[in-house]
Amino acid sequence: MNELLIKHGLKVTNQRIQVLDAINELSVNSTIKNIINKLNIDQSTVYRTLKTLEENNIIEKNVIDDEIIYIIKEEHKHYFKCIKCNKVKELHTCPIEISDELDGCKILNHSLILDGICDNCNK
Amino acid sequence: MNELLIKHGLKVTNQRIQVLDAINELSVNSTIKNIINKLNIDQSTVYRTLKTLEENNIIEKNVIDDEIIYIIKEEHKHYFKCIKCNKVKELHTCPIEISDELDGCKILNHSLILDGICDNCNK
DNA sequence: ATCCCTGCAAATTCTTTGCAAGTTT
DNA sequence: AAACTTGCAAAGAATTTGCAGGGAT
Repeated sequence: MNELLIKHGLKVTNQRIQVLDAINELSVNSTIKNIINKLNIDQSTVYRTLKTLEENNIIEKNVIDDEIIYIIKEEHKHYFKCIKCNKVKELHTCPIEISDELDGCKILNHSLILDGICDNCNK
Repeated sequence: MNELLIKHGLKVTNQRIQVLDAINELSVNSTIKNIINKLNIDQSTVYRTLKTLEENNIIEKNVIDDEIIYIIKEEHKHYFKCIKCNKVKELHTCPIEISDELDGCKILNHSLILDGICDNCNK
């Protein structure tokens, strides 16, 4: 995680590394509440750290199951949410292909969330 | 908008219609703040209305430009955000095709946000 | 040595709740 | 008439801020 911080010109501090690690480990459950609870860091530092990381485009918010979570942008993850059991899965392969141009706009990145019925509920 | 409410078994009140209309009109700027400011409705009513609409799957949260906005689910809109000028465009055509099954999961819906460089900044 | 980051406590802002009155079906 | 919704005011949670001390480069 250090390289991520260095690359963006941010100081490498213990707290920042911890926050990034927590986001990674919590995966689809990386709400602010969960991040704060998981770590032994002052709340205001967590808020400030998230803001800094977000402003530097290292992380971004995402809405999963009507909740706001944080994800690390580089990881390029996608999610599937079952509307029956409400479970959320992380997809490790990107299921779509997008042309890199659209209406004259160059597409660099995308964020995708799928909804549907999971294999378990589908039986 | 009335049919939307009726379809979900909710009472059709003036306040609910106003909130739905506001979400539509504000488009990518439909943050809670903007919805409250736009309307002459008590804040707590707006909060309660958004919650009710969300629980009934009529609207959902989305993150655009690090801000949380609401969108009407039925409209199935997608967004493009320029990382240079930060402008957000609403796309009226869906640029992707997804197979309706994935790992045994039935895909019913998807939410997509694109990032890149817009036609203007691309010159 | 400088500049940035953190923890603490307090201030501010955002969101939820109880209740009486008003609406919808 | 019954059941639900709204506005108001007040309570409760979440987020931000100032400042002094600590840490990174």
